[in-house]
Amino acid sequence: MAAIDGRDGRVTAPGSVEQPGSTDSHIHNEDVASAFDEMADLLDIQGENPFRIRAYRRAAQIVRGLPQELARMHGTEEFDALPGIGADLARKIAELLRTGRLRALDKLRLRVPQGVRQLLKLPSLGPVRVRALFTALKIRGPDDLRRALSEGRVEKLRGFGPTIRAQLTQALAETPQSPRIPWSVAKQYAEPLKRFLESIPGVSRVEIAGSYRRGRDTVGDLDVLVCAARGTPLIAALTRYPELRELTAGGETKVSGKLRNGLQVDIRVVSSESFGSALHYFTGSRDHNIHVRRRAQDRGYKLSEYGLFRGRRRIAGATEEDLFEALGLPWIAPELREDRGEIEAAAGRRLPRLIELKDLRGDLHVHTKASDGVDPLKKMVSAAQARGLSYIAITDHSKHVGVTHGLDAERLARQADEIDALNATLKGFTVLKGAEVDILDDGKLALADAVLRRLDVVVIAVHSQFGLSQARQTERILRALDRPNVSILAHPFGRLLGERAPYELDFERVLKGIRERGCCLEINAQPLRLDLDDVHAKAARDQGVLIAISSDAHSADQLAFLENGVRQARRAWLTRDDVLNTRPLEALRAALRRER
DNA sequence: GCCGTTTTCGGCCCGACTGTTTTCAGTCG
Repeated sequence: MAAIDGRDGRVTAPGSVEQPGSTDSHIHNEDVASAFDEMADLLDIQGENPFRIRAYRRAAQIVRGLPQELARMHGTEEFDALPGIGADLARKIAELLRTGRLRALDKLRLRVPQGVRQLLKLPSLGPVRVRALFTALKIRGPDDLRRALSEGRVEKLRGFGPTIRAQLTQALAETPQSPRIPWSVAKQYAEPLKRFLESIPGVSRVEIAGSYRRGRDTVGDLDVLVCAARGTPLIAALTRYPELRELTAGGETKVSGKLRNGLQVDIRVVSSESFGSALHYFTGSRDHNIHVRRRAQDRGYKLSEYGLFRGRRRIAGATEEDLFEALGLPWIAPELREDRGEIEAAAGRRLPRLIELKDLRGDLHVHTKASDGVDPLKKMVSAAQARGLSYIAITDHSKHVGVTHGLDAERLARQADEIDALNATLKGFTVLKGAEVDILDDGKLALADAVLRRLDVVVIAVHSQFGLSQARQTERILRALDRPNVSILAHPFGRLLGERAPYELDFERVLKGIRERGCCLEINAQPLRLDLDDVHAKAARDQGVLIAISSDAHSADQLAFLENGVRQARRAWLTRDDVLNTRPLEALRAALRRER
């Protein structure tokens, strides 16, 4: 996801800034995280101390999850208190913020060519095999590897049997993944760009439209709408925007360019009387627009980005509201504009009242440092209180997944005691006892029914064996759902945006199974998960299955991820009533109680 | 490289799985 561009030693994550000689480096959290990830990869390929490597990876993860910019945090107590960032990494962050580069990384890059790192992304290739390819065969990237494979040189290497060679050949033949970036990454570039444009004299309004405004999980480019007085020197101003790599087109009303990370930016300048129709037009989606335009045509209008016209007379277009109204429709939330029935629903006054962040009363999937989180129970609780929630479920991992330092029955019981004691001291807030229990290969759970009985919320999830056939994966999950006490199936597809495809699942059957058993599905709000996706979440809603919007927070700051989940839920047409954790505590408990 | 009401040094997560082996290394989560 995060690309490092060029070999000039500067650190540039997607869309970041390079400003040679500048003291104001505009380094984003993602830049720092990418630099640490690259450090980890390069150290890994060199066979360095695994704990040192892990420290870099952990730091990257922590930085990536921060809700505010390091540049603003640096020097504060909050910064000093960041877990996983010790004296050395704090120094490195300071160096990055100050200079935009990291000397330690520069040194490593001299020893390992850029392409070698890319090899780590291929299946079955970890640091050891990559090192073997690099040192024994002088393979410096995917192209070298492709050649070596076809020439039969790889088979001489230890650890590269026929299966792995076939896997590699296939992976190298596949087209590179689409350049869409996760919404949360796009936000890091969209919001500063918006602020920059707003600061230009003569500009009265700026909106980021497109799939960003629709809240899609990934964003392909930024469509920006600028309302400005005639003659505003927009292009001149833009050439001073440090994040812009190049301008590819620049006219009176349209400016296109690319950011440092290659992200395409299209800026349109419109007048205020056209702003609404332009906003609608550039928000899309394309299918939605076609449908609305057809509706306009049926009524004898012509709809374009400049407005709604009858003949040459403008009927509407200053705002989206008046545009919709002129077409006999209530305003449709951008998240719904996919032509998935929203226009018909609007015409019939059947649009859902979409859920909002403030509707959430709790979070039902939260980790602590007891497993793989970074913050202790009490800190998670006070953070949840500060967010105005009235309950959270502590759902640390069960023991099965090694990396998560999961809890066995004994530790889980101790945690439950701790929670009982804590609850006795809390007013107006409740900590629910829970666990994220692994679904084993055969559909059994990693904790016994008797152990789960004491819990308020049992979240179950697949963390292994992603490659099972659809039939076996589905059976496995259905079998797990048969266990009593199970409440929620977490991240049902196991996807990671840009990294891992969803596993094969007969969703219809899972949905039916969930409904029959009185269980719920999760929208996991981690920015790279967003799983369920909008389509499947809507399907669940349509079947009357309750959805939990869960942060899956691994630190106190990550409770903020709930916002991602709400955005996804809105795209799935979810109302407050469709979501489990909008319920007050007693209603929640009732909803969790399963008929058996 | 981080971290500490057991430690400022010596720990740091580890089991499952897969493919490649001839008893196990590497990857994955």
